[in-house]
Amino acid sequence: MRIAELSQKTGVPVPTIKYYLREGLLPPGELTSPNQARYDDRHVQRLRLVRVLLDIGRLPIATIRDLLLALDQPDPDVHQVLGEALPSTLSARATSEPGIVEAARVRIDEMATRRGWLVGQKAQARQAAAEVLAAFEQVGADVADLLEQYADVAERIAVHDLQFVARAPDAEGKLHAAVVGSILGDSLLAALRRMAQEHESARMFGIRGDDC
Amino acid sequence: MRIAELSQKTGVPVPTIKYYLREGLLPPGELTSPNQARYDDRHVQRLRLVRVLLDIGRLPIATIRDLLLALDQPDPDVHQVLGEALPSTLSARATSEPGIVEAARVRIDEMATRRGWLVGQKAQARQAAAEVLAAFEQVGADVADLLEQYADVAERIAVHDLQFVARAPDAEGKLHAAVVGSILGDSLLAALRRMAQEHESARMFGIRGDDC
DNA sequence: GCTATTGGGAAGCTACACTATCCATGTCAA
DNA sequence: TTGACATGGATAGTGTAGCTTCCCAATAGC
Repeated sequence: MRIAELSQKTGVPVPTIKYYLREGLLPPGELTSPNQARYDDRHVQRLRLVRVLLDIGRLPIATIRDLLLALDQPDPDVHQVLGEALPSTLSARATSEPGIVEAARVRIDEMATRRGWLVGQKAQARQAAAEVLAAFEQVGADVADLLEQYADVAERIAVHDLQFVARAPDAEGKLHAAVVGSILGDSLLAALRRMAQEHESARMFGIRGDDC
Repeated sequence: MRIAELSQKTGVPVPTIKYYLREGLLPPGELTSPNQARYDDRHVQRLRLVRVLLDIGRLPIATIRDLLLALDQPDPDVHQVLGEALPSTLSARATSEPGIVEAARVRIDEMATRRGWLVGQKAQARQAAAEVLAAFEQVGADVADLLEQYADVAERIAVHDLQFVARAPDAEGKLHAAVVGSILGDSLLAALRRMAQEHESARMFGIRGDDC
């Protein structure tokens, strides 16, 4: 298929596809002549993945490029991607003073050790967790209980997530599932959490039966 | 205190504070003369909250303004804010075709009904969940199991979240806790989930004992 | 042959979150 | 009192990200 059909199948405008090609988010099509290229279903799939990571995952273009690069490695290591490529999707500008973040980092590390979590010391998720913990403290919230409860819950989710990854037949599919499951999973979990919060809130603060 | 001290206490540059004042993210200081204003600790708190919602929550300025407006209502309704103001923090550009999203919405609604969740039909979290579900399908993932597992987990988290909210003594504090807990909670949960995923992945795919 | 489309690249656009500059007024140490 | 510096308020400018427009020569398809 040519670029117009690729555009039509995915709903992505032709100039945007050209932009993604330039940015390396989409591999170039097979050139049949100096200015004619052919695209296939893998391009359709890849393009849909890019849009989903952009629109739902809100990942910057550069992060998506890195992620896809890891996905395209000839001998993919699922654990490697989970541990290194994916967490970069969490990075936030540090908002608190370094001292507070360092103290929070110690608490995160202590918690991980106590739980026996096999997580690399330089895993970005550790730092991300510490920064969020510091942010909680910045706004005067006591999260000692919440941290442990969330860690319990995270353990349970991770088991489901890895089952979801393991369900894929080959390494390539597992990687795809890991990326999609992690990024979109965050959003799905957040949305379901909001619904469950509203439900729980309705139970606690009095039920309104008008629109449920 | 004056603007320079406010800036020094929060680490936010003076021009940025002026910008926030203009945008209504920060209430104006008490004018002591036509061009002199006094700020207090509530401004410090509010400014820290704004930065945390920006840096960790990644909320756009306009959303933060709306959220703070809801926070400042004289007779705050915690349930109202949880159900209406907060979910707008989830909204994503629709990436899938309308038909797919509609089908996903039906599945979300059916799930909510089956679980007896007291959630408004027009709650934005329903639509957000449907859009993420549609995105999963766009990239060819089967999420039937995952949806139920995540919903289970969401129920558990929500109980903890509401306990966290209930711990605040007054209505104002509860609202603050609801906003902070929801927005920062998403990020904390995501970071802990990445750590737990890496741990679970290490267990499944073979342990590397080198850096844990 | 003729029109529309293609791949490719450069420049322009829009939105957002600041940041810089200006100015009249005010503070405060010397 | 005086003079350097800070302040509130306003307007304009900056940088980045993600497109979008415009252009070109080459080609497809009628």
